[in-house]
Amino acid sequence: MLTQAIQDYLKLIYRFEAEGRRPSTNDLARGMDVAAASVTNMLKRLADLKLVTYASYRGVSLTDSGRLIALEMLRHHRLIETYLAQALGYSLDQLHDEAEHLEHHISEQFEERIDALLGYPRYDPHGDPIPSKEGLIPPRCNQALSEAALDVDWVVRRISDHSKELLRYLMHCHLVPETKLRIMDRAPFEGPLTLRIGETEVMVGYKAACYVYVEQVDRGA
Amino acid sequence: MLTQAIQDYLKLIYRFEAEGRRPSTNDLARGMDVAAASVTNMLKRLADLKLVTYASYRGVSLTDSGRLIALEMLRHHRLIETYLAQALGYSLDQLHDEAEHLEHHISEQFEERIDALLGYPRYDPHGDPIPSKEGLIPPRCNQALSEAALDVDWVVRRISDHSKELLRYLMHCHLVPETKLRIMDRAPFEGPLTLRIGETEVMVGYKAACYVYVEQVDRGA
DNA sequence: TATATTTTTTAGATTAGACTAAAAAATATA
DNA sequence: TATATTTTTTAGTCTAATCTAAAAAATATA
Repeated sequence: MLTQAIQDYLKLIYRFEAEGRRPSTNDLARGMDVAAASVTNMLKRLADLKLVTYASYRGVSLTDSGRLIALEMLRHHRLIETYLAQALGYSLDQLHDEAEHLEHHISEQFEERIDALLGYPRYDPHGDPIPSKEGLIPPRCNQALSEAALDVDWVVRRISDHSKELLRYLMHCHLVPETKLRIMDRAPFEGPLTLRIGETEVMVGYKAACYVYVEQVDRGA
Repeated sequence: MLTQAIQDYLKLIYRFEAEGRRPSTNDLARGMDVAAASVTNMLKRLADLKLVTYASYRGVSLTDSGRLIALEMLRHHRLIETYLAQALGYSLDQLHDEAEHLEHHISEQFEERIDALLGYPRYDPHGDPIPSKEGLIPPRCNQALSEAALDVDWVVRRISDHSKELLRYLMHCHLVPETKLRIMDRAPFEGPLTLRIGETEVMVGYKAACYVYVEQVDRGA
């Protein structure tokens, strides 16, 4: 079994690669909250284990087996979040911390049981796709609410779990996955948006709206 | 937070103390599957942390705060086992390994949620008492099936989770908590016992029966 | 009681993962 | 292009937890 530290480094590198960035040593040091020298140290070890390819001063990238481990952790994380929300009634802002610990410590069996119990969910409570056992991540909706068009019916599909404060604010505004809304007005200079959710009007700050991703509601259906 | 190693040492010392034994360095080395020197080393550290009282060559015992931590782990372990059995359908022989890992990694919140969901259970699936938050362990049934009287109605209250093999054998014989039975015959020289469980007769080896604890069924009720 | 055996501890090494300070390489600026 | 700045790596230290081999203490045996 790999250590938790190794799994965490792989996850972090994966996140950078997933958004098309090749992480620098400093990026990883900031992300792991350790000194840059510690990262260099670890990257050598990961390279010895054939989990990354790494050459001094040249940056790092995951090997296939490294990526597989990162994806397994991501799958655990999102499956556990879904379970905590559905089966144990956790709220959106309580999910991350618990899942971050548990993801390293569940067995294959546990994973399978909760997956089955939840009915093999494809998305976690934030709307992020849960990687399948085969490791593929299906595409996801990427239209920020902050930039979405007025006078159209939208449904929230995904929110970022950037921070607990953000999540609490979004919960307060009812901006959680599956909420249907219309944008009534958008103040100039990145000002607040006025939304209609059901019968009520809601104001949301521009910045927060950047972390909410919406999809157009099918007219026909 | 204490390390997992520390928690495991405390648990092991607790188990010895619970059966009235004062563990020797060698006892702990065998139990932890490490060298005796490693135990000496760790005992010094535990003593520094005021989790045990320890003097060279004099053996070890838990302090109140050490015992509290051991009890918290035991509570986690048994609560998790109960949860895995009730909510996720684990069988008796699958409980221990998963709980042994998870017990170190759940939050206070997780503990409370599963406790509530299970209806604040007092016994785990083996029939062992789940320590309450206050740390008290209620008494438990201690009459071994191997020594129990014939021609009386018994109910299994507790089985030891000595090993997976034992548990599988007991499951096969239907000797699990809440099973009602009568002892029909006991072969001499620690030979097998013949039981009547409901309509059917079951034979069980003497040794296995030593790990099954029974209580007399109330005549009136 | 004296000696032999067993148990426990000490001493010193190892590994994973962190640290700081200094050196080296890469990049940016004049 | 030469110099300054930033980034990365090297070198050496630290802690937790383990190990082995040897020494010391406790216990058992003659």
